[in-house]
Amino acid sequence: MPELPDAEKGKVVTRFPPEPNGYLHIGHAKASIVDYEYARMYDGKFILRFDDTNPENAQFEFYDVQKEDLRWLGVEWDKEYRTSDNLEKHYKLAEQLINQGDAYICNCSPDVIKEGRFHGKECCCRDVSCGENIDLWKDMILSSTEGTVLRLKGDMTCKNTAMRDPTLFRVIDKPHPIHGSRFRLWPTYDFAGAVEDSISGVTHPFRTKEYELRDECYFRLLDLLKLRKPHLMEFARLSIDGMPVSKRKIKPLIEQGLVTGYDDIRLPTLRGLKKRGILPEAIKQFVLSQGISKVESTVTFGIVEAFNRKLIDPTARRYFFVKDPVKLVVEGAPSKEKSIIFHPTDKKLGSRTIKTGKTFFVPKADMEKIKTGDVFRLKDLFNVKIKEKNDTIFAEYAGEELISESAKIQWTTDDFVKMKVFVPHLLFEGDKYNPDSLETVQGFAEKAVSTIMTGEIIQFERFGFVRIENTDNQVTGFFAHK
RNA sequence: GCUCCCGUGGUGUAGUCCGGUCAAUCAUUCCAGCCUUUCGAGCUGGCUACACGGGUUCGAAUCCCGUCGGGAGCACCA
Repeated sequence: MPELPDAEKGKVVTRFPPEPNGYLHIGHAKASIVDYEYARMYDGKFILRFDDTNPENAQFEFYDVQKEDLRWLGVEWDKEYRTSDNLEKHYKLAEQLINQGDAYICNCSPDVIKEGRFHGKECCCRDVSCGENIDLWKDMILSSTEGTVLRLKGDMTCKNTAMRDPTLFRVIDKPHPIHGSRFRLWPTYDFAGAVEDSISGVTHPFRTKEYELRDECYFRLLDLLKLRKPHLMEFARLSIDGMPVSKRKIKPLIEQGLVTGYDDIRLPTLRGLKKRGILPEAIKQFVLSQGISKVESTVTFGIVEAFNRKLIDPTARRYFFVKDPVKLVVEGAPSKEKSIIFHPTDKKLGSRTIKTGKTFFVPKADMEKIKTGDVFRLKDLFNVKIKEKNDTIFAEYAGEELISESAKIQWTTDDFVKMKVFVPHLLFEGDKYNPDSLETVQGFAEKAVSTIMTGEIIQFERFGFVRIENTDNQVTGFFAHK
């Protein structure tokens, strides 16, 4: 990561400010990892701040859910707090603004405000005196009539529309998950974000590029409040080809039943990625490889897969899984108790023993390519020569000698476990939902697969890496990648 | 419509602030070869890029202007 401007060892403070309203996704991972890594790089501090200033959005369960997600990612915070706990401070600062004549109460309807902004016209609420505004403000805190807002006295003719008297506070008469009905007046993002970054000591806050126009407002507010100004920075939002990386796009998919939930393996949510067998370390490497530039780009998920593959390949045990199994009977096959190692290079990963007889199952797709008379090898076992191809394939034993150019095909005996593997594909092709995005592959796995612990990531040879979910005699796999 | 941001190989990124050492990084993809009892991993080699036009300068990916292309904002959501 590039150096931070005006950064001193031991003095950098960063922050990750999620709104507790959903599960974290890879976009959050990018933000939190960048914040966290910069804090570490400079021996600084990293703050987790819940931006829960909208009781309509904040939900009790998600404070903990998001912390769990972050812990899984390996992000550790030095301090944690909620913006909502500082509400009274925000009220004081707002009052200061009103007293200085820099903010005013506005009773206009949202439509009128919008109109005024669009045409650069001030409204009559702007001319009310400070004294009157203070009275109105106090009323607003106590009796909170919905529809009344506090606005910054900005510049209604400013080219930057974010400066045309943005709303600073508004009434939301809904119970808050933490504070119940104690407050009804809540700061907007513009106010709360700037104030919190400053008073919590953050030196280098990051946000995504779409907030760029708000920088001016951010600094204006801090100027007027005579608060310290952090070194605000923006980077491009992460986008992945065929995957929705935002709460806005993910939520409707769940509501419409187009995905199975927040942990659907087609989704780039942290829970989805975990279920699929993507390691937190792979997410971290991926995110850091993207950097913090402002260039908008669409990455293929293949990059994440590549990082993940490098991480899991050395430790993933190899097993046999036969997709669309076809029965193979081998005449003259010697009965064996064959010990087969779990990993081609790392012997420490051990081995399993498989008892073989004359009956095997092999993948249909492989058998379609093989003709009568051909010789192939049951991988790690022996060679076999095809005699007759029907629904069942008949073959004869063809020796132990390794023939380098013959195909090596995975197999199971008749002592197998039935299993289902869910294979994720791109959720979207262009803008269109892909109805075939979740493929179910059925097949037989060797018996040992039934004893694998839930959560272990293995490789089915010639098939791909799979995370196993093993519950109550039901063996399921989630395909990570090739 | 207005405003702002962005534009380096097939993809993604480093380099742009402070012009020369940058035809130039790293990763991934693809292709070829080696290795391998997996279509996995590893190893070797290869392809291909500074959006376009003009200006400033001895010299521009880097600074300025314009064109084109992409994205975002114009909320009482963060």
